[in-house]
Amino acid sequence: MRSRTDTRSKIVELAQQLLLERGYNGFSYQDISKPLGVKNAAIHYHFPTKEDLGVALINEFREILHTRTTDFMQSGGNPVNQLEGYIGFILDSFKRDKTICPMGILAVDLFTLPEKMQIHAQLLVNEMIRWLTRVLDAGRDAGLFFFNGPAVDKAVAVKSVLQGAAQLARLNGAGILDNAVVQLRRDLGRA
Amino acid sequence: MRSRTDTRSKIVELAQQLLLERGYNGFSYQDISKPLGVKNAAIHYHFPTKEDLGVALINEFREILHTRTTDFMQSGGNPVNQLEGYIGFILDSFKRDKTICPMGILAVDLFTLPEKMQIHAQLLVNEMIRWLTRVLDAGRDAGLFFFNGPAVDKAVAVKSVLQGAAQLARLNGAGILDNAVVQLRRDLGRA
DNA sequence: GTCTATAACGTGATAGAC
DNA sequence: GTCTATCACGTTATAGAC
Repeated sequence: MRSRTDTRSKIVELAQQLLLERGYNGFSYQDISKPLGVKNAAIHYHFPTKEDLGVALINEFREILHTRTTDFMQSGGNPVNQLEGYIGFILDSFKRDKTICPMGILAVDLFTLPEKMQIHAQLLVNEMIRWLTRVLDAGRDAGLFFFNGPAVDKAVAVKSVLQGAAQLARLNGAGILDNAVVQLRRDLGRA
Repeated sequence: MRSRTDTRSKIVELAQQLLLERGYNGFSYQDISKPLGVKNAAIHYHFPTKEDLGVALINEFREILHTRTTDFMQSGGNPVNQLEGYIGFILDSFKRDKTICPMGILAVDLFTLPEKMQIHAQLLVNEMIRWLTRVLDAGRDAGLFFFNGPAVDKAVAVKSVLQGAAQLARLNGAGILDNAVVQLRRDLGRA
C-alpha cells in the first residue's frame, strides 16, 4: 500500500545516497530515474529543477541532524552519550558504504551550487556547530571532558576531525578514521 | 621569452585553481580554454583525456607538498617551524581565495574519478601523513609538542582538523578556521 | 502522477589542415 | 603546437497526452 508520495520519497532517498557518494555534480537525473524504473520527467514533476532537489536533500540532512541530536538528548542527556552517539553514527555510516559527512561535500562543491542550496548548507553547518558546542560545554562543566578555550572552538575542531578523517579514510582505509577517533577521545581527556 | 611548454603550464595552473574551487566534476575544458584564449583541441593536445590532466594536477600537488616540506625541513628543521609553516600555508591559501585542501576534494569526488587519479590521490595522502607523523614525533621527542598515543594518530587528527575546518570556513566564515587552529595548538600543549 | 517526445545546450573527444 | 570542424553523447528542462 503505497502513499501518493511514494516515488517522491524514493527519489529523495536515492538522491541522498548519490550526493553522499559522488558529490552534487557527480550524479544526474538519469542516475535516479533508471534504478527507480521511472522517467526523468517524473522526477521533474516532484522537483522541477535540480536546485529544488538539492535543497530538499539538505533539508533532509537538517532533519536527520535534528532527530538524532534530539535522540541523543533523550537517551540520558549525558554529554558523553551524546558525543559518542554522534561518533557512532559517523563510524557506522562510513563502514556501511564509505559515506562521509554532507557538510564537507557541500563545502567542496559550494561555488558550483545554486544559491538556495548554498544558503541552506550554511544553516546546516550552523545548526551542527551550535549543538556540538552545547554538548561539549555541558560535558566540561560536568567534569566529563577536559579542554581549554571556548567550547565553540573545540566544537569546530571536533567536527573537523571527524569530517576530515572520514574523507582521508576513503583514500587510506577505515583504520585511519578509527585511530583519529581514538585520538579525539584522548584529546578530550577520555583515554 | 616563453618556453615551448608555456601553454601547457598555463593550463595546469588554471586547472589547478578550478579543481580547488569547484571539484573535478565542476569544471570543463571550456573553463580552461576560454580564459587562456586557446581552443579545446589545444588542451587535448597537451592532455589527451581529462584523466591525464587530472593525474598531472595531483602530481603537481605532490610536488608542491614535497617542495614545501623540504623547505620546512631546511628552515631550521625545528618541528614547530615545520608545523607552523604548513598551517600558515593553509591559512594563507584560504584567505587568498577560499582554497581548501585538495585531499578533501579528491576524497569527495573519489568514486567519480578515473582509476589513475584515484591511485595518485592515495599516494598524495600517504605522503602527507608520513611527513606530518615525522614532524610530530620529532617535536614530541624534543619536548615541543605534548600529546598521547602514536604520532601517526595525532598526525591524522591534525591533518583532519585543518582540512575539515577550512571546508566549514567556506560555509561559516574564515574565523572558524582561525579558531580551529588556535584550538589545535592548545591540544598540542602550545597555548 | 507518470508518460512520450523533444528542445537547447554542454560535454569530452577526434581528424586533419596549417 | 594550435587551429577548424565535427562527432556522439549526456545534461537539465519543458509541452502535452494519458
